[in-house]
Amino acid sequence: MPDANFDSSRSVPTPQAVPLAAYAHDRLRAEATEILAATGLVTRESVTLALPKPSIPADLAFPVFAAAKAAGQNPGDFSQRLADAAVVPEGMLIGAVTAQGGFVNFAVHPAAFAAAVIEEVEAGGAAYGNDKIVGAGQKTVVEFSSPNIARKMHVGHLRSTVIGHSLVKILAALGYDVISDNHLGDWGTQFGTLLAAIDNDHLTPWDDPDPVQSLVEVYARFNSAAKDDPTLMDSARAWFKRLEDGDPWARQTWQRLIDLTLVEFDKTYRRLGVAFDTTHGESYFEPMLAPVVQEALDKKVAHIEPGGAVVVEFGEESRLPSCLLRKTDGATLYQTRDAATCLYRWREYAPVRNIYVVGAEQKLHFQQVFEIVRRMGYKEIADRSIHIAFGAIVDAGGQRFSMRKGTAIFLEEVLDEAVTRARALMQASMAEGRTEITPEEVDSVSEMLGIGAVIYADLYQGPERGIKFDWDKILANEGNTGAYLQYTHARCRSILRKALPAPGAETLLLVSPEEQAVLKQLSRLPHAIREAGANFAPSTVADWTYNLAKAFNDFYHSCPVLKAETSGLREARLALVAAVAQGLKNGLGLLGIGAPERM
RNA sequence: GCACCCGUAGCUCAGUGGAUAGAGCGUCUGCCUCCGGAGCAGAAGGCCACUGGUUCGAGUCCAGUCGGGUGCACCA
Repeated sequence: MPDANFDSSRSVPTPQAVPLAAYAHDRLRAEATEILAATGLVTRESVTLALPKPSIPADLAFPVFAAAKAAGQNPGDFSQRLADAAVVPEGMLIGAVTAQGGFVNFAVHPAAFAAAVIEEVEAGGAAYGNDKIVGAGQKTVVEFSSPNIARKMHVGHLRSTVIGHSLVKILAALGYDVISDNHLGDWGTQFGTLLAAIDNDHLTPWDDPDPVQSLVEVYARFNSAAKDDPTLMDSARAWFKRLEDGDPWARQTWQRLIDLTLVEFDKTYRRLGVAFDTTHGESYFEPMLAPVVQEALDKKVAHIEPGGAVVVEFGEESRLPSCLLRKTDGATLYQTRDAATCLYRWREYAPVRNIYVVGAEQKLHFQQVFEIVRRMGYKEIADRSIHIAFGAIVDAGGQRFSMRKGTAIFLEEVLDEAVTRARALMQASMAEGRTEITPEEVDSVSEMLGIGAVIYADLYQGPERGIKFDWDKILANEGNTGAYLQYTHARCRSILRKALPAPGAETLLLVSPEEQAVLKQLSRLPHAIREAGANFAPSTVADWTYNLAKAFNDFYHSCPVLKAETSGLREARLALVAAVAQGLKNGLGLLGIGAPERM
């Protein structure tokens, strides 16, 4: 079943036991396993550890149910026997072992843990949380954003762009050699439409003040006219065929459309901090299309129908509807181009993962493409190809935004509005003297905040659900929002401007519940990044970052830093603040969001 | 009709077989003589759509039902 293959490829094997980049979090797990195994009551292999819920006063837990059953004892007794038999040697990060119900609970040694976590955040710096062992330099392709030439990016492109961008960063943090590719929609019948309109009406959109806007309007006009006059679509198809056949005017005009659109896209990408390693639009694969169709025919994956169309039938058992690789008029389709793209990447990179960040409405399309590639004999790349499908952005009434109907909200509009709101808020803070922001910074910081709000509003939740577009929600600045995280970072930096932590602080003094809560959250960044990479889920990192900010703000309100009770504690807390600032910056960075010094 | 996604607090969402299901928004109550109030603390709010099954244990896995969405060859 293609579905089974598709889904199984979604989880990347995670490294066994403790990777070489062993963080305090990893050492805790290793220690717990050793302590349990040393009792002689359970084997190392039978130990699986879980993170207890926050309400449980423990840092790591071993649910004994399965082991107790194997030993023929009831879980409560067995966990007690394990806890009684457990010996915690000196110098461990684990401080105590207790039994509670069917669980053996491990608590950290607060002082040792504090010193270890602060030390590794300081040592890691911007790379804290990374684990290059996981990816070990293996190639991974991430295709994302992929807007269409002669269109404006709208809110739909936002999702692909920010999810893809974050995935690239997360996978790179895990040591993968990532190739980010912008698969531009620069080919297809839509260009026939534009060429037909430009030719018919002798248009010169490149001379207009907003050329892309003109093209969008031309396209919309043509489509509505085509409803009354079906011959218009025929002329569009004919023009696309001419483009494919290399007609000089068609080619030249097409290239102009690409160039003037890319100027606009680049502005948006710069604002979002997004860059690509390759921008292989669909046209790039054009020379590979005929050979792919031929290969599919040779391998009996596809056949020619009487009219001349090339068809792939998947058969009853696969339950996939059949699709075309070549139209009756000889032109190719989306499936043809994506099959060629997939094979190109296999030959060029042989990646361990070939990831497509594309809307959920194209799920069937990718299943078909991957299955075609598999049947052509390229099982490896088919198995390694993954469609990260995200839900559509819809309006308040649940309707999808449509370029053709003119209801689309353009991405630039959203970013501008977000930046405007951020600036207004900051100016209010300035008027009330609640910020240390300087007038010179207002522009750059309001840009960082506005863009951050938009990115975070998308990434804080998983991709599968759709998003109801709501200005107030996307641009919110209280609670679980980008602004909250950025504010917390600015707050840390504000303290650090007043006093820098001296080296050699006695970080083992950080044993209060609030301090320990911050340290525990800090220690879990490596875990969060690995999980995000294994599940292709930036929201895991977003969630970690939010919880770090929350833990820090709680600490901030309970524990004075600059006016701590003793100078030793003051130094230790300064070190903690510096570590939190680093952690927030790293987490935000993985999401593609900037961390401001002041706001 | 077939396939896929979603269904958890009034709303928006976390929760990858483990303990008393968690956040944010909104509502109500407190906290600026103190490192930035875009903050903190507290309260109220749940038949995790429904019915069965697997399991020591199910919001989580399986089957079915009901709701919402998406897709199903000459667009992309």
